Order: sequence, then structure tokens, then C-alpha cells
Amino acid sequence: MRLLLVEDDQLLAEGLSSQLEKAGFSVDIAHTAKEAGVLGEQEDYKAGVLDLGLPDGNGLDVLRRWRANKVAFPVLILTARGDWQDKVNGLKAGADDYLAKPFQTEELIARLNAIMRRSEGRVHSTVKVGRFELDENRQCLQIEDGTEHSLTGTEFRLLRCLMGRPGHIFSKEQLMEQLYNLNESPNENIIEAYIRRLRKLVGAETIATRRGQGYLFNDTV
Amino acid sequence: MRLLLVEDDQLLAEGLSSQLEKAGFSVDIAHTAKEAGVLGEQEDYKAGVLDLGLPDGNGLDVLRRWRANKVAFPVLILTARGDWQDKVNGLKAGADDYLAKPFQTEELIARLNAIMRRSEGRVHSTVKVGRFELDENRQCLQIEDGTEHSLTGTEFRLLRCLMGRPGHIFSKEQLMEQLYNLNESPNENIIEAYIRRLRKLVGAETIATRRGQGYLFNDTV
DNA sequence: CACGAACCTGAACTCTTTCTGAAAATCCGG
DNA sequence: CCGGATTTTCAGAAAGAGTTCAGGTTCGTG
Repeated sequence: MRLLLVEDDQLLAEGLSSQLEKAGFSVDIAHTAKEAGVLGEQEDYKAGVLDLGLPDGNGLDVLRRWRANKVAFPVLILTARGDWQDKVNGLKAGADDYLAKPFQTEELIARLNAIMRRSEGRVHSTVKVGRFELDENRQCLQIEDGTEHSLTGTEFRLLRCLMGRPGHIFSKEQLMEQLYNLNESPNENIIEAYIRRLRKLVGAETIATRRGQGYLFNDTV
Repeated sequence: MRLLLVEDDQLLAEGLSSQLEKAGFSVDIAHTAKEAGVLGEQEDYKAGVLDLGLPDGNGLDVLRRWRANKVAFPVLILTARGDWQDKVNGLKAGADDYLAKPFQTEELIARLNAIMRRSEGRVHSTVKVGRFELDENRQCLQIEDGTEHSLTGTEFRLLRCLMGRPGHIFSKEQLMEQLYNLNESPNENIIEAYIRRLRKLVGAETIATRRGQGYLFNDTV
């Protein structure tokens, strides 16, 4: 269970780290905001502990940067005692819980476990191909230019199929199988009709036709 | 706001249940450890109240079984007065809070709200989304233009559900589960009817329909 | 180059889901 | 038991998604 601890105080960091390791975490320590930003984005952590008082920048900026860059693991922030404003700002910036210093390590561990449990239930599952990102929870398509389109059920299922394996050619028969069960068997033209609708969203060049073979989602665009 | 009450004493269970329902919860009752284990794993509760003295097994075993099976909702345990050991064991087994019998129902409700807030990572007893602020204590909705509307019980529970996770699509079935317990099962059209009422308050564009998928509270307004 | 097959296109049609207003039923305090 | 508030049901209207159709276009092959 990998965990990132962001804490500038060397002594406190190592003390906490060893206790967290006893509790079954493997802990990486970041001592500066810069380090924290990079590590959080590059490594695959299951949770983060973030002290807001950092020498080279506000911890909240780290958190905001993470969230802006789709870093999704749950984060618990450590605030100075009674610093109400920090808590509120922290939660607004995307923190999952907070703990006021000083605290018992047991409580920290309990809360970490809690936010990890919770976050497992709501991982943001998206499929990203080129400029396009398909959000499976919200059934919508985000494009790099900032636009977002919500999809109908069939549009979504078809697009997920194509984007799930970019560059792979799917025959119309295969796509029919993915979209319909054995009882339903609409006209095969239905695939052409939906391909057309999708092309209106993503651009004609993004979904290529291989005459006689099928369709593919272009990953080189 | 769906809740599981585990209590073997029929009379106490029903008394508590009716008071909790007045406070805006929809309550399922489990009278035995076995029942509790099954319900907790199968249904989607927002919190649980667990009496430790059960006829067919220790309540703590129920809790441990839940936690072992990734049941994540916060649980408050009811212990006999002064039974210190139970409290400690309960918290170790994954409980989020405890309350010694006898207790005031108000206190139970307050603590339930607290552990639910905590489990969602919230500090305030209000939920604020865009121009809207939902006050959980007063069951009313404040809008940025200064107006304030008091909500009926069902209106409030539905709106809290939607505003608790802005941008997330809730299917009608999910909303039904949150608003009603296993005994009640009104016509599904009831959700449409209440959505309509809420829209008259917050404006039609604030609650979006995703045809065939569900409804969502728009956070981008 | 001519032909057929495969594919594209826009609009029309059907069917399901949702919206809507009002009426009926229920709950609750007095 | 009554009256107001709230919850629930109902049925017709409206909107939207899914599907089909009738041409038009492109491509590959003989």
C-alpha cells in the first residue's frame, strides 16, 4: 500500500514514516512542494498525507496542481491546530480529510484507511486516446479544446468499444455483437448511422473506414 | 439518506426508527446478526447503528465481517453504560463512534450526522454548490440572491443526495434506494415528480436529465 | 470504363422515457 | 375527527433516442 508523505520537518517525517510503515504502508517522503508535485504525478500512490506548511510554497498549491493534473488518490491534509481557514480551503482544493496537529498516529492511520476505503468506490475511470477522453462514470466525452459532450447510451457503448482498442479494426458484425444481445437484431445499417453521429463529434478523420473490413479509432491524431 | 439499524429489541428498534425517520433518514431494521450481515453487504447504506447485544452472535463480529467484506459506511455502536471494553473493541473492529445506553435520540442523530459528514470529508453542516447552499440542520435551501426556501422532508433528502455529489449521475433506482427503505416502494414516477418540484426552486437548468441514465446536479452554473 | 458492393447521408418514423398538471391518498397536529 | 401539508398516483403531452429507409457516393475489380 504505497503512500506519499509530504512534510518538511525531517524529524517528524521520519518518525511518522516509520510508524506508518509498521501499519503496513510503504512510504515515500517529499520534503518540498516541488518534490511533492513531481512525485505525486509520476508515481502510483494509494493515498497522500500533506502538511500545509512547506518552505517553498503552499501545500494547497501542490494539492491544486495534483487535482488539475488528474492525480486522483485521496489526500489527507495536516493543519496547524485550530486553523479553521486552512481546513476549509483544503477541502475546497480537493482534500479528502484533514487532521489538526498535534495528533495521535493511530488516528492518522485510521483516517488514512477510511479515505482509502472510500476512494476505492469512486475511482474516476476514463479512457484517454489522443485528444479525447471518455468518462465511463458520466458517459460523456471530453475533448482537449475543453468541450464536453454527453453521449446517449448507444453512442457511448460504440465509442467505448472503439476507443478501448485504438488502431484496431472492428468489423460491423463485431460491433453489432457488442451493442446488441441475441434477441435484438436491427438492420446492420444502424452501425453506419451511429458511426456517422460519432464522427460529427470527434471529426470524420478520427474514425477511419476500412472498406470491407470495418472501422477503427485513429490513435495517431 | 439510507441507514441500517441493528437492534434486537423490537420495541426499541421501532421507536428509534420512527424518530430517525423524522430526522430525514430512511431506516431498515435488522433484528439479528445474520440479517445485519446480509443487509449491510447487499444494500447501499450511508451509515449504520449497531447494538452490540444481539441474540444470535456478537455485534462486533457483524462489524468485523462487514469491514472484511469492504462494507465502508460509517458505523456507530451502542454499548451498555460504562462498558469500556466494548468501546475499545468496537473502535478496533472498525466502528466510527460509540454511544452508551441510555442516550437521547437527539444525541444519536447528531453523532450520526457527524460521522456521515466526516466520512464524506466535510466539515460544515451545509452543502454548498454553485449559487446554492443546503443547510442540513434547518432543512432549507439558501440561494445567492438572498432568498431562502424551506424544504419538505422528501424534497430535502433528494436534494441532499444530488448536491452531495454534484456532476454525478444518479439513476432513478439509486435515488429510490436513498429515499425509501425496503418496505416502501412507491411508483418510480415519484422521482420525476420531486425532480420537478426541485426544479421549480433551483431552476430547470440546474438539475439536468441524462435520458436513460438519470439526473445530476449541475455544478457549472 | 462499367458495374456491383460497400458505405454515407439526411430525414422520417417508431417507441420509450420523461415531463407535467391535477387529483387522490396519506400523514399529522390540534 | 378535522383541516392543512405532504406524499403518491395517474394519464396525456412532449421530447428524445433508436431504427429504418431511400437515395447518393465511393471504391475495387474485371
